[in-house]
Amino acid sequence: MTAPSEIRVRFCPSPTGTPHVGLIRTALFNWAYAKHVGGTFVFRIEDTDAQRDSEESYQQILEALNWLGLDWDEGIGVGGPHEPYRQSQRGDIYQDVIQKLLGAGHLYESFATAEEIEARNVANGRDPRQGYDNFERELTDEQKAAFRAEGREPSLRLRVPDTDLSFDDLVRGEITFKAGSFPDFVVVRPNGQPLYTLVNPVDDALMEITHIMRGEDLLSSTPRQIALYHALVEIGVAKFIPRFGHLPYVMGEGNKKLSKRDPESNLFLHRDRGFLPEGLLNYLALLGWSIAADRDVFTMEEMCAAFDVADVNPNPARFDLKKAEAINAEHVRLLEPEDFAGRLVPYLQAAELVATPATDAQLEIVRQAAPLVQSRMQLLGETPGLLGFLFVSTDDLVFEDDALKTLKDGALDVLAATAESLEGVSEWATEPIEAAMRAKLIDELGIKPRLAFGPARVALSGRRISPPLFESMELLGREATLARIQKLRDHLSA
RNA sequence: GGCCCCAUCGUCUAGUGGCCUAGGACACUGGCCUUUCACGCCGGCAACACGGGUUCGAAUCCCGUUGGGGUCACCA
Repeated sequence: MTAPSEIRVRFCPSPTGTPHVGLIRTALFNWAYAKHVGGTFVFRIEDTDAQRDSEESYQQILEALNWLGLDWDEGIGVGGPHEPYRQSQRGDIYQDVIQKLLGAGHLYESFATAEEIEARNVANGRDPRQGYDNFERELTDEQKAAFRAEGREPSLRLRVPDTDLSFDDLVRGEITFKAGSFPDFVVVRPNGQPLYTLVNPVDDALMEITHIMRGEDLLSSTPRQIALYHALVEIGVAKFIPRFGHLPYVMGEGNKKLSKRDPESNLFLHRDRGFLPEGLLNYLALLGWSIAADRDVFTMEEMCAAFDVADVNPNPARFDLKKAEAINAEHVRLLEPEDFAGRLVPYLQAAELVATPATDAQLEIVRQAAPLVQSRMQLLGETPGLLGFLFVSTDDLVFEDDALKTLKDGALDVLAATAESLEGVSEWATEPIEAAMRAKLIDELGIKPRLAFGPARVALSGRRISPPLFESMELLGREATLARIQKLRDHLSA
């Protein structure tokens, strides 16, 4: 990471739903870039739409960033020189800016309703999709008074220059918009409430954000934001125009943007299924960026050291759950044993296999069992399935159908021999157990390993897939092991 | 429709004029290992959208075509 710099980036979500992976990817890139350049990462909330914003969503965003470990230097919760960081609390600031903009002639009153604008376009033979045609720019005082007499209140629009507008996008390079493709837009509602179109650039200006990295969906609104910036610079609210970088979309199935309705977009669903924060973040980083030609598993520290927005790939990326899970599995295996064991507990608790809080005995089992499953899971959510048998009583253990189906005709005899071999084990530990079973089943009876050990596996775990057999027996204990073998024998002969 | 963006294996990508008979990863697949499932190891399949230029030389630069996407709100 380089020395501290004056670079300031921000993440400014609108609390209108549960956190979306695309939103998180945007936060991640801003965060990593700030760390990379030694800049400042500002976190503010854009809650200017009382109709859609919710406190619950706000809390979820905080919870998400906290879970992921994406910390910020300035903003919500930590304060800073530009408080407050929730736009709903910055009304006075906006009113002041609006007055200045109005005074300098950058804003003008617009009384037309959406219906009237459309009707006007139709009447003029203009494609209604082209939107507003700036026809109220030069309304006379008489005309305004007449509208007011009708009881109408005006919205305020920004007077946008009638020229081409270019900027140098951080990920796409030079982009030019033709004059006329970005009409005068509304920045203040008739009731005086400012809109995102105004407050977003105003806050970025006031907070002196230098690099704006955001979703590609905002690309087409960039020229008009820059137009607003020019006005803000002129009235002294902005010191400079920031650089913009538009991050590629995160796509879902087919060719559509991953929507909020799509379960794969829900960050918390991934968490609940057992993604590690570091695994999910690593995968998200791969959507539009890569750390090296022959590597795709890395830590966030490594990412911060390497990340530059200039290296972001402009093409849209599809969210591939399979690959995300594979990356997560790599991180699962990278965890220190104690750390890994600790992360298993919440998933066992969610399945009600372990008490909350967990007992010491339960934690001890988790600690011992963890190494047996660390390389056999991709998601922590697989834990209950893999280790559940260690936390249920023999009576409650159920033999699953697909497990039972693996049993061949000789299973009953094999179980009898297994029980017999186990009776003679003096020290109940993995090695002696394996030695005893091998001596009896493989050497003496000549049974193939697969057939010899399969029945015991089903007996102990009730499942087709389980942690290594002998280790599992040791953990379960002699009594439970023998009781389960007997239970399966009873079940099979019934 | 106007405007804007994008275009390398099925997917994510490496590639910034010669190192490319295009590299890695996921997925798929053959094999080894093996008490199940995994892990690990070895191998395979598979791409520069198309057409013109520029150049001694193009996946890389330019133009066009086609295809995809986004955006045109008193949402953010």
